Amino acid sequence: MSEIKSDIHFGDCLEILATYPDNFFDLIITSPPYADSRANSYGGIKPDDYVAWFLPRSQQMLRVLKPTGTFILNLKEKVVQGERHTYVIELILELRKQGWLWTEEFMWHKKNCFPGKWPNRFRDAWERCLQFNKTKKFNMYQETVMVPIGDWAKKRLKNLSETDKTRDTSKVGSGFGKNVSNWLARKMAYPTNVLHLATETGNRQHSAVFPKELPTWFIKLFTQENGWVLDPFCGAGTTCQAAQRLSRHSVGIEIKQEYYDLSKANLSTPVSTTLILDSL
Amino acid sequence: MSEIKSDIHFGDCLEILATYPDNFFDLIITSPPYADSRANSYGGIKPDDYVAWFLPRSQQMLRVLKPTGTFILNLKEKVVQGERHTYVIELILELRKQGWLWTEEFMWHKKNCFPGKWPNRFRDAWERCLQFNKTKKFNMYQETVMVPIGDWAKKRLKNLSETDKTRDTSKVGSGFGKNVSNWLARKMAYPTNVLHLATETGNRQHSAVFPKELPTWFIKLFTQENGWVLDPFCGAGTTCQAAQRLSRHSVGIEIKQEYYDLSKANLSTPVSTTLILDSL
DNA sequence: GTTCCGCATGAATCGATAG
DNA sequence: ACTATCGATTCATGCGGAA
Repeated sequence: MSEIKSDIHFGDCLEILATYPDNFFDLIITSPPYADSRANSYGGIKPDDYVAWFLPRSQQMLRVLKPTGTFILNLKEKVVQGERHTYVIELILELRKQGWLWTEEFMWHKKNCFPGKWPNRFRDAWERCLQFNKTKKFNMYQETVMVPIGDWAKKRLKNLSETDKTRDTSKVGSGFGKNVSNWLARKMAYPTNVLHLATETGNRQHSAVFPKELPTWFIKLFTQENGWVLDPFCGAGTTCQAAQRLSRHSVGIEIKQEYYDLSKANLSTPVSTTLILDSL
Repeated sequence: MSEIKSDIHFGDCLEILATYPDNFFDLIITSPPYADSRANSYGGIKPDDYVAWFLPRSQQMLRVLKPTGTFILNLKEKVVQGERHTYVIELILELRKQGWLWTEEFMWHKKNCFPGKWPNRFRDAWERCLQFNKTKKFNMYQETVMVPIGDWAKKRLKNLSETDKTRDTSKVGSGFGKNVSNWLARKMAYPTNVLHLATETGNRQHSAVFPKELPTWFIKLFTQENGWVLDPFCGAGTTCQAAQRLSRHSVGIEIKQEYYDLSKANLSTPVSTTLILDSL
């Protein structure tokens, strides 16, 4: 087994990425600093400035991503003066102009979203996971993220209805036998574009972590072992940890000293034996 | 109890709405024809033409909505040449220019989404329910849509609902009902902006009914009894049925003869006694 | 009257084939 | 070349009939 590399860089991804060659990464997955009026956290990008701040960085990402690679952008617009701000949807339009294909929008349903009550809105329990690609021929390994089929199948698969037969065999039974055996053997189903994951509440050192399952799911879906994963805003290093556990090389970039230190520390943690399970 | 009005109009909402006064409706909720779908029945608006087609109609909606009212737009972009088309997010930007406030985006998680398998994407299991307002001071009655805490409680509530229906007709078990409401009050929480609902598959007469629970939820949340609800693309009349059951006046508009007839027929169905429960 | 079970169908998408 | 049609693929739900 070859050694898995996990590099964390300290600095702005705009400059760090310039040192990487074209067409290098298989997957870029990141949860960038959300637009925020607070000046402390990440330089505090204002909502109105967000798109202009992001575009030069996504330009570098476009360059270093392989033609078969995928870019997953986890993002959610903030409420500004009672409205959802439009910087996220404006960013989608601008990224397309930059050359990205907006392939899909996955939905992360946060099962345990932040508590609270407001007179004019409910708790926000979902975030966007925008999928962008360089070409239409990107790699996708769907079998790696299949989920157990619902209980309904036990009853359903006992007998095949006439509809199933006619639907499956528009050409008179020739392909029918094969389909039947496939159905009967099936215990797993392909997932949808909605992910049900709880946020991780334990980590108080970094406020914007996504749960490890999120990068894990996308890494399995869009890369193979020994592939290269990039998180240009890696925060506490969750993406790199997930990549390491799945035997993917990874590069993380973080501009804040304390998160950079945290990422380095987290990656030095010995790889647990759950590796075998995760790579199922 | 005053009489509830439920009017269905036959024609294009662009023209029908012109006959209504300013600031008339408390809620506009609709699922307009999606781009290119139902091409046979609606003329199939091309994705690239969708925004231009929609804007004059939303202009009328803006006029007839009360300042305290809400507009809920159920919509989802389709895939065009391997990409999610941008007409929905472009529509959001244009609606804001028209004067609408983009207050919130609710997520409808479709528990039973359309099956299928493709090499480059998974099944689409969610749709947008975009909330727009004329002013920041809109009416919202959050207590009407509180939900039981946890899945175990949801099942209990469903069972209790059946019990309550029986009690209402047979006039027995009043003490039990009292205990039930007390128990419920302690177990209820405010919902999030994610709705988990299955589509209705049984209706053969209209291809695109949203589940009755969807308009019901928003009608309870944004109107009170005797308020006025509008669905400018009412299809099979689901919204008007829901409004009627909740004792709200409603106006539905439908351009297709067979759906118009269907709406009229559906509304003539006697109101069930579950009204008391729904207005809980 | 319950519970169980069979079954049709739904805002879909891709790739190949035909005009 | 570019558009239009068609077949193949697939899963969860509610309804109605049966046990």
